[in-house]
Amino acid sequence: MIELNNGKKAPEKNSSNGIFEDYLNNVVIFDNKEVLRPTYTPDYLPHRDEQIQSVASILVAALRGDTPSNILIYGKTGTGKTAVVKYVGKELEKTGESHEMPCYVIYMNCEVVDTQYRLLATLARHLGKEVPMTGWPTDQVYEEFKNSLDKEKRVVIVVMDEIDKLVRKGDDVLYNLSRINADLKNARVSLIGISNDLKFTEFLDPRVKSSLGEEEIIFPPYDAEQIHDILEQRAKIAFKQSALDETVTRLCAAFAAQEHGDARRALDLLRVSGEIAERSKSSIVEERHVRLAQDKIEVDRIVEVVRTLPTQSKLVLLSVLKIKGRLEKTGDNISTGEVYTAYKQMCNDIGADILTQRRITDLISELDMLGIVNAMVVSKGRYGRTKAISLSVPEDNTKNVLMEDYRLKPLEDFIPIMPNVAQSQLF
DNA sequence: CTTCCACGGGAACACTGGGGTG
DNA sequence: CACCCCAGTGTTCCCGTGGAAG
Repeated sequence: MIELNNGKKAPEKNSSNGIFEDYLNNVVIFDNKEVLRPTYTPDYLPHRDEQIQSVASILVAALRGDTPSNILIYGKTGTGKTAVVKYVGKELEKTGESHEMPCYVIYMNCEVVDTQYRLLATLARHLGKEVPMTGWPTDQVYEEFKNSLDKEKRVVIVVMDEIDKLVRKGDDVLYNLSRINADLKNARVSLIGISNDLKFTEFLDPRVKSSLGEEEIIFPPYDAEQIHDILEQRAKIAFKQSALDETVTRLCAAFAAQEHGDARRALDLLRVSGEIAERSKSSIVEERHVRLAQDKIEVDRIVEVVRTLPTQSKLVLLSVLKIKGRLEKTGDNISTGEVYTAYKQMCNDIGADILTQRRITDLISELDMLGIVNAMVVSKGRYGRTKAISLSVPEDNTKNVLMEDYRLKPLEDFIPIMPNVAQSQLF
């Protein structure tokens, strides 16, 4: 322990047991909380046998030394796509070892690895190549990867999770990867793309589209019954015996089923419910905890999103809030022009750079995507076209989070000047 | 039919953080 | 060391366009 106050002895007025003892003596609800986290891959995936079989039946070609067809996997979030692919991949590598047919599965999340360069660099690094984070020309990285890949006879399965995120930034990599086999003498590559977006192939180069989608597998959402099974299976490991009220898993499943059958959400809900119960010193998780958890998850999400917004976006959001404050009675939607004038004033006040209106349009659209505001383009006839913006998160809450940012602090009491409104109200 | 305001696509640019070469 | 190359990102500039009120 580090002594912080110059040798002066800290007064021991906290309970004689120390601050943690109290908590340790609390009723424990969890046995193993890890199994409720999204990162955990269980050994058995209920209600996904069919999909596992499909993937396996395609990948089995690898064990015979052939190149498996490329696969595209579709399905909404939390339908077990990633879990299934990882599971089958693990099995494939294991079986490959015992059959002396080396198979490697390289898993990548394209939300993180979202550019050509980074994708190729990650692949090369998986093969033990040193590639700098930046600096090289892309084709050099490609060559590196190709050469080290081709050194021995093997089949490499490249899994690209959230592949739709990658496609938006140009599909050159996918084109190159899908043709790489023509350049290889020993090794073989096959691709698995995982997408949340059913329509993402529309933006794809037709050549890539046909090669990538040789096989397509669709993961339907779970229904409430199936989610319930999943929860039961994990809850058995996660919770102490009889710590769960019978209705709890049912309720979690029902909530998640409403949201397009997202199992990940259901597990989150169950875990947070447990945590809330634990904190409120209840020995069992009850229905009310689930309802509390439902709210908490949503609030946490928003707070986190708003907090991590770039300053410029925060300014835009604050403009919306400020104008909303002034329009309270009318409850009108806000237009881009209004936001932009308020935004400019605030930038001046705190000495921030002023971005162009074009850029602000984009920032507003981003806020819309994040679900913080709602922006709809409307045509107001003679008075032109604009976005009708309204807030879709609690006002006070959001404001507090924004004010945590020291750069925005001086704007706490800022009042936007709105010529059209102010004048008509004054006279 | 005109008019108006901002939407939103696309090109161009600036800047960053990292190469490699002479 | 100076210098130029490269990918990636955020931004500005330019501009054609939508669509209902007037």
